[in-house]
Amino acid sequence: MAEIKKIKPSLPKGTRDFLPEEVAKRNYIFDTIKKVFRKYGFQQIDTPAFERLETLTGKYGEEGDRLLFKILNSGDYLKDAPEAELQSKNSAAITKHISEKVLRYDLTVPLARYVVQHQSDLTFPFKRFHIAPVWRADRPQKGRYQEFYQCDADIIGSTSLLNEVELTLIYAEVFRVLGIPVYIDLSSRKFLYGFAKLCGAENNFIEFTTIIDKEDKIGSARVKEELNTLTAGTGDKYIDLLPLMYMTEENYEERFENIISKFKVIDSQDGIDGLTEIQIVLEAILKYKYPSDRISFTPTLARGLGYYSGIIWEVVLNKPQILEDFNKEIEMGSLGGGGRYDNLTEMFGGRDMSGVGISFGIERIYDVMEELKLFPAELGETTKVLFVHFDDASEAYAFEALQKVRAADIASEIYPGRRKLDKQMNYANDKKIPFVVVIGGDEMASGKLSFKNMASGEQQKLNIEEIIEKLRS
RNA sequence: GCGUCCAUAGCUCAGUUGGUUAGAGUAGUGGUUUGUGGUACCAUUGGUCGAGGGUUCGAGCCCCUCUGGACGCCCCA
Repeated sequence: MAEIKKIKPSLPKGTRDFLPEEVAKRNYIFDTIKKVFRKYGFQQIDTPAFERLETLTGKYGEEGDRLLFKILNSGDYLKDAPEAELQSKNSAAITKHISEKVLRYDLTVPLARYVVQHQSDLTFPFKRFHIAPVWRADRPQKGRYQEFYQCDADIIGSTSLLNEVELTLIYAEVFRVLGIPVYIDLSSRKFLYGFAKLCGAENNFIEFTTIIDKEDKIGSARVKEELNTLTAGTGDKYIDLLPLMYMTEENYEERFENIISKFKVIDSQDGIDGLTEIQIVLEAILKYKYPSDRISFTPTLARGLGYYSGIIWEVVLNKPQILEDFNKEIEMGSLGGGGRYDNLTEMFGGRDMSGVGISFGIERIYDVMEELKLFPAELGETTKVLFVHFDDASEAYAFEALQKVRAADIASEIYPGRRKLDKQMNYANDKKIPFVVVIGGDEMASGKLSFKNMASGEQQKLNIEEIIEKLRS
């Protein structure tokens, strides 16, 4: 074997390995979400981990382009790059010559590509879900990684607001099943556009939304300040309206009328439409009265990627509820987000198809569930019973018995090879195997095997059929 | 992309104003008379002190660069 330089085992920045127990817990979350998705009529799809460079660039804004992981071309990739650009050291210009593939940044843009490409094979409205890793060259932070999973459900080709209602119900149901108290913030890009117009900032809409969105973080005084700068003094007086727009179950009717009247004054159809949509969805949801899930129209929620054009969601922890139920305070960013996007398929030459979708932040959900101890205890268990033995004869005997247990569809294993009994018991212990069958000379002679319950330590002599019966119950 | 702090055994950490062969707990392995784990006791493996360079008679400790981590900012799940 060739000489290999020994290196310390380590992972690339922002990535992580998962131990068996962690995978079991992650699968529990995935399975819960999948089950709900399927119940609402969504079908799973998959797409490649990487896409063509031009498929993804420009879809997430300038910031997004910077965060795309580029894959270096194979072969002598510098050969065809123009000498002048190589000399210029302009990374952005050189990129398109040396890289034509990028790792996917989210699941929504690949979906748009997918829908346009396969439109003749799909049934519309197309309801799909997609659970897969995505990659972002972002600086890792709490609950933020460079490789992470997204769980998305989207509906393409239907403008009905019933879709928004259904997706909100999915959010509520998933978090209720997982046991996480959440708060669902609802907002609307159309409404925000109307509000931007009110503030005289319709030409700086993106900047406007970023400022509004920071309200909970930097406070309304600083928002006023920044808005003042952005609108050259015309917009800051409207910021006081924002808290008045916040609509919950108790107050939405009169507040709704109040805001609509303001939009009518400035003749903002977007504002009126946006708000009307919010009201329709909010009313439909409130009819169901999901007790553990609070929801409101939160006008300061503005974030979302550039492509959102209608209603947008964000799911955050319901901190007061968590304090009450678990006596704990947790700091965590949003657990999910989504929205309606009207123009995504156009970019790929498709006919105009509106889409709306939601996404679950699995990594953060995991951290929160770990913190609140919400995972079921039995997730760690895999093997139900372990056969241990003393010598070749008892090993062979145990192996025979093992086949009968497996025939009964019970997860079981035999300790491989000769080892002292306490070591074999230890193996069962470490793997959280709840039952052990000990087989030695006595057991082989009588056919009565020693069946041990690892939790209680209690042990009894049973034949293999009786053991299978016990394991089944 | 910017800022602050950090990096010693698989893991959690000690390591005195720079001074001999770098320590503990835990995990691992072996054992406590050879058929019973999760508790106890004994023994023992394991570290080019994140990597590279520099200052010094001498560096785990001081300086620089890189890599990785934690937490902010931007942005986002």
